[in-house]
This record gives sequence, structure tokens and C-alpha cells, in this order.
Amino acid sequence: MNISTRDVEAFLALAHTQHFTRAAERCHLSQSAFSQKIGRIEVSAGVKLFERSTRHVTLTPEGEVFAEEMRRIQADMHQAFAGLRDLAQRRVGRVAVAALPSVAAEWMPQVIARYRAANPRIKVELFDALASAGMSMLRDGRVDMAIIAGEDLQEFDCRVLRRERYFLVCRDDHPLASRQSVSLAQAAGPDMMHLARSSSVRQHLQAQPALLGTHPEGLEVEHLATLSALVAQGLGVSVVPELTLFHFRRERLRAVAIRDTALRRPIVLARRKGRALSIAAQAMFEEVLAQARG
Amino acid sequence: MNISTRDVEAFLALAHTQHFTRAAERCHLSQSAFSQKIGRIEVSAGVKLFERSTRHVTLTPEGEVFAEEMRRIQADMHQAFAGLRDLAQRRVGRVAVAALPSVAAEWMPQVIARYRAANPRIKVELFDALASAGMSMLRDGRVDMAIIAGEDLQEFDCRVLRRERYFLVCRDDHPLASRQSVSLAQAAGPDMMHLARSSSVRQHLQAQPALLGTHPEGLEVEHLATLSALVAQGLGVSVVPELTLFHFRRERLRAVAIRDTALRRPIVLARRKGRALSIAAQAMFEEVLAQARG
DNA sequence: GTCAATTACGTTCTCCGTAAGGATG
DNA sequence: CATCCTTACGGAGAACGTAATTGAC
Repeated sequence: MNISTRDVEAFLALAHTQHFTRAAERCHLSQSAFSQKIGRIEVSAGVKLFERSTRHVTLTPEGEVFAEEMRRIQADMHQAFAGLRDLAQRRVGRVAVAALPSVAAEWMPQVIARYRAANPRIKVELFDALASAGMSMLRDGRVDMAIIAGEDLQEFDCRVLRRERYFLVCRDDHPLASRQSVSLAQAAGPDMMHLARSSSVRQHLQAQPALLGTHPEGLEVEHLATLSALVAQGLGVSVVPELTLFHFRRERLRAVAIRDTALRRPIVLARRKGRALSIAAQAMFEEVLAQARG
Repeated sequence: MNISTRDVEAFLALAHTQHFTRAAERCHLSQSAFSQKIGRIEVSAGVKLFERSTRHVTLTPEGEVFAEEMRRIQADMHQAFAGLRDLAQRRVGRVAVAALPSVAAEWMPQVIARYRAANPRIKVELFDALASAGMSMLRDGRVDMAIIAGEDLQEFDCRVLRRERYFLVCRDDHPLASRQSVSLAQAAGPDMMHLARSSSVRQHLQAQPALLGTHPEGLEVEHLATLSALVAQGLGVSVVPELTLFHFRRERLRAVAIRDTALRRPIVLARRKGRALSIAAQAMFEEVLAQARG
């Protein structure tokens, strides 16, 4: 028992026209080939589907019920293929991205604007999530890709987008405020404030030799906006990655580059290993890479 | 764009096993032929459906949505063919018959008993309907066949089952009661009672020369049971076809054959012209013919 | 006698299998 | 280097077209 979409079309054409010759034309077949095709279909079905004299062609009762089913199946087939074409041509679809809050704020607006201009019908979902949450969403397939911090992620397919420098942020009356750059050792001091231990920035910094043993009990907050306000108040200084500097653009605050070349924070674009991106996601992937390059 | 049921099976096998070699075995194909088949399907679809290295095979996101649809379609296909087989083997189905009340009472019980013994799963519907109602049901397709009285029905495909004799029914004290047979002219008399004008029996009789002009205003009832009671009461006689005699099997009643050979009532089995019977109906058709012969 | 479906037969093309090639872990 | 998918190529069978045949009105 084998039957093709063209067989179904032939069957339905004959059911509709009730005329071999005209149905054959509609299928771009010789009338003889068409007749044979119908014969094969009937053998396949095991039942006579048409009652025919040389004058009249009619569906048998069994043919009628079969025709009903075939109409449904043909419609489903068309829909399946049309859906596939739409996906392929990015006429429909969905793409979900998780990005660090800083990336979500700094890069993604432009990325999404360009993407939507090129693919207006594709639904874009953006989640601003810290590295661990982003990785978990990626693992679960809730997002197609994640932009996170961290390097050695064997779990995923990763492309490094950038290795960010860190900056000392302080008030303009701080001794280091007008320097072009400072070393991490210079920046380290009793007034150093940190983000919460759970943040990837904190964990990255904590691993640095220059900061080991320095005031583990300083002020410790969760949000960069809070940190920014504390610094502005003169309660201390902090060290943050470049992408988060927009939080610190306020009066009397200064950002001074940390010059230690070893201290770089890798921003990576991660995707699931061994899983292909959807066509919609692939386009988004390229767009993110372009943003990182430009 | 052409795709066969075997293609669908191949695609789903690969989607399931994620392994060309094993999926090929499952489809009884060489692994090479299988690979080509998948390739053709992908060309047909216009999208890569599988992500494959030599080590791993995975559905692409587009392949996943396609697989969903194909699973549904495959199930529908199987159901369609299974349903067809069931119909062909008379494992399911329905047949509807309209029959004159006399036929419904005299023949159909046996016919249906035999039919159900042979085709226990097929639903049988029997309508006891006068000729005109039966014809109308047949025209509308509400029944597959109708057993009616009347001969020249060009509208339908007809087989004459029997040409019934008529009988004079009277009480045992009637002058003709003990005759072997009588002519219609002899039977015609002032005590003749008739069925309602709408009945086919009445119309048939009314056309007979021997009865023309005889007492058009006699007693006139609708049901044979009533007529039987009137005759038994000695209120008159009547002329009825053989198949209805069971109504007159009561004490003091006699039935005498009308000998006029021209006066015969054809009982015909009618089906719609140019329309095939369902397989279930065909079997019923044969059964009715057998009953009429036996 | 004409129109229409089926059958006959030669051709074409698709599909399959064997075998070689190439990539991955 | 072993596994496994892909490509190459030749053959078998299915599908198609032309033409003759059969059947219905």
C-alpha cells in the first residue's frame, strides 16, 4: 500500500469532474496514464472507488467516504508544506533570546530593530536574564540563544562576542578619578563596594589575585543602579564591566579603565550544542554577531 | 512537489530513530536508498529537515514542526485505508431498505435475519412505507433500495421480484366462498369494499375494466386490518394482493384467487439508476433477490 | 457513428542496491 | 580506525504516452 500526493490529486480530480479525460488534463497527464493511475489506486484501496460506464463516472459509496478523508488529508498536506515554506522564507516564526541585562539594554534594541525591519512577521522574544538564568533557559530550549558572560562553557556552542574591559567607578573627588587608567591593585582599597556574590561580575572579580583578601565585608548590593547611587554619594568605589557603564553616567561620577589585560570579561553568544537553529533564529544569530563586530 | 506514504514513513522513521542505518532497516531499504529518499524529501520540502553529522542526526526546528504534521497525516491515512477495508469486508457499514408494509412483514424478517447472521456488524434499517413514500426515500438517498409495487418505473433500476395474484376475501357464507377461483367480474358486486384511493392497490384495481363503474361509494378504509374486520363482520368483500392475505387469516374468512391473468401486481426491487450500491447494500440486494426466488 | 474509458506496447524516468568516497569521534 | 552518512553508477520496475480496442448512447 503506497500512495502519493499526486495520486490523491488524481483521485479527487476525478471525483470532482466525474470525467476521466477532463480530470487527466487537469493533472497534466494523458488520459490513458490517468486511467491506469486510478486503477492502481483502486487496487491499493482494495475497493472499487468509481462506478464507470463509458458515459458516466460516479463515486461508489465507498469512494464517497474515501473522498471525504482524502480531501481532509490533501488540505492538511498543503497546509504542512505551506507552513514549511513560510518558515523557510521567514514569513512566520518565532525567535527567543536571553541576554544579560546590560546587553539587553545596550545592544539588543538595535539588534531587534534591524531584525524586525528585515523579518516583520517573526515574533521576537527577549529575556533579560543573568548568566545562570540565561543558561538554564537555553538548556531547557526556552530560548534559541543566550548572550552571557563566561568563557569555558563546554555545555554549549559558544562564540565570543567581545572581551570587555572593567572600569573603576568613583566620584570626581576620588584620588584616581582623573587617571587615564589604573591597575586593579591600585583600585583595590577599603572603600571597594561589590555586587552580590551571585552575580557573574562578582564571581569573576573574586577570582582575581589583586582583590583576594580585600575587605570581604564591604557594602554589597544587588542592582547596579543602587551601586551607582552609593558611589555618587561618596560611600565608596566599585569595579564594573564596560557594558554596564550606562548606569554610572551621572554628575560627579567618573569611570577609569582598569589596565590589567588579564582582567577581561568575555561576552559569549551561546547556542545548544548539536541542535540546529531555526531559520528565524539563524537570522537573529547573524544579527547579533554583526552588532558585536560593528 | 510529490510525496508518498512511504516517504512519510521514511521521514518519521528517521525522526524517531535519529539514525539512518536503523531507520533504513525499519523501512526495508538499503541505507543508501534511504539517504537518497530523505534527500529528495528535503528538496521537496525546500528546507533542511535534519541536522546531520556522521555521528548525530537531529531534526531541525522546521523538521520538528513538519514531523508533527506528518504524524497526524499518517494516522489519518491509516485510518482512511483501514475504514475502507472495514467497509469492503463488511465489518462496518449501514444499509437502509424501504419495503411495502406487506413485504416488510412477510419477507423482511427472514431476509434481515439471514443478513445479520452473515454481516453482524452492519447496521440494518428497515422502513415499512407505501410505494410512494418508498420511492421518495429512494430518490433522496435515504434508503439504498426500495421494494415497491408498480412496473414502469423508468426513474429507477428495477428488478421484478414477483407478479402477485389478487384474492377475493369474503366470509365463508358468501356465495363465492368455496370456489377454487373466480374472475374479477364475478367478484365485482355491490358489497365490494375498497382501500383508500391513495393506496397503490386501489389505484391498480381502479384501472381494471371489470371494476369500472362499480359502486364507487362503498366502504373505504385505510388499513388492511380494518378491512379484514369489516369483511369478517359480513359487511362486504374485498380484493387484495396475495402478500396481504395474512391480515385475513381469521375464522370464517375465505380467500379465493382471482383468475384473471392480466390482473397481477408486480413487486419490484428498485435502486437508484447509475449509482452503485455500497458493498453492504449489495449483499442485502442479493439477499432480497434470494428471498423472492425461494 | 461518435465519444469515452480500457488495454497493449514501447519508452522514459524514478527508485533501489552495490560499491566507493568522505567526515567525525 | 571504525562508524556512518553521502555520492556514483548501473539495473529493475513503475509510470507515462501513442495507438488500438471495447463499450455506451
